[in-house]
Amino acid sequence: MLFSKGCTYAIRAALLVAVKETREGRKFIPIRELADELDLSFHFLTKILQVLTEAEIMESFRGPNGGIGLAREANKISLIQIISAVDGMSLFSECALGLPDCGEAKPCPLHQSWSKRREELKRMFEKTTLATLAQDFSKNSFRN
Amino acid sequence: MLFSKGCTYAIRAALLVAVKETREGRKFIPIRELADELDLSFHFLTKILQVLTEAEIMESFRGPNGGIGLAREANKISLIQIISAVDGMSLFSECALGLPDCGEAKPCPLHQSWSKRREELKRMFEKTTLATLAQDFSKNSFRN
DNA sequence: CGGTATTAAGAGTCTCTTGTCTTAATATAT
DNA sequence: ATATATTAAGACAAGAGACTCTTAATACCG
Ligand code: SF4
Ligand code: SF4
Repeated sequence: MLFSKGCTYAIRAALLVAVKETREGRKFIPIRELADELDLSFHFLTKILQVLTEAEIMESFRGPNGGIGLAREANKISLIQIISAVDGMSLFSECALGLPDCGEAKPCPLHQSWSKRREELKRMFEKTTLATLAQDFSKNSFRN
Repeated sequence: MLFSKGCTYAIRAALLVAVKETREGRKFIPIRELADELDLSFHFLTKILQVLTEAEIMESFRGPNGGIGLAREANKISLIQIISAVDGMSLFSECALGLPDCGEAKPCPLHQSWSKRREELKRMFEKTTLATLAQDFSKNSFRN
């Protein structure tokens, strides 16, 4: 799997928040509501979203009418920011084969091709924002 | 991580076998020898290589002068065959975001870009064979 | 035949990821 | 103040992946 479960959950939840914020004009969405609609464990999702608030991608508010919201506009939050916060960036720097002692200095025949594709993937996640995804994601695309 | 540990070990071991076969003209290489040179657990490597022999990518022979060897020429064994045998092909068919209910029929803005890169990656591993890699891999590139 | 080298098979262990549960902290409303 | 809604934090449990160990099967050699 390319990303951890937590990472894909984080992306789905952030996307739902983006959709709900614009569609319903609310500032904070309770995590329980997100978990219900995404059919995910509330507690697990809570923990993952704590990582996003820690990374200042989202912000949270406790108490009644509290919940979680985007820390900035949806078009300022790229997928790479979420991926980086949850899974780290090693996917985009490590080798697919995990070999040591090699790399730029002593590349195998795969190296150029691999690092190019890795870079393309990275750029794809950099330029895709929550706004990009939210624009045509209908509500029932979220459930498992 | 893109691949499981077992998968990268399988690739390294198969590559070492390819190198040793051509360089030293031996037909079977003992797994112990591979494990030592790659600094991997003998028993674990044994189990992984069993998957490759099961998949008819390698063939094994027991007893003295036994070991493991490629089941066909190194240029007939592509990385995708090894990857498919050990980790399966789900990486190349599943979505990066793991969303359901979507795909070709109802693609998100990521879909086209993602499936294109996924396809390129797959083609890269299809056309890269053990022979491709073996041609310029020096012996000390194998260790961790 | 008996000893040794080697892979095959499978049970067992350790560790990391994923998920659950409980308690604490904070905010609101009455 | 007290009750309630909500996130924060952390202990705990279940599962999967990674690794270890033991025993069996097979092949060779003397
Ligand atoms: S040279 Fe090959 S094995 Fe080494 S890091 Fe590059 S792609 Fe990976
Ligand atoms: S439409 Fe988007 S989320 Fe769905 S499978 Fe394609 S890339 Fe993944």
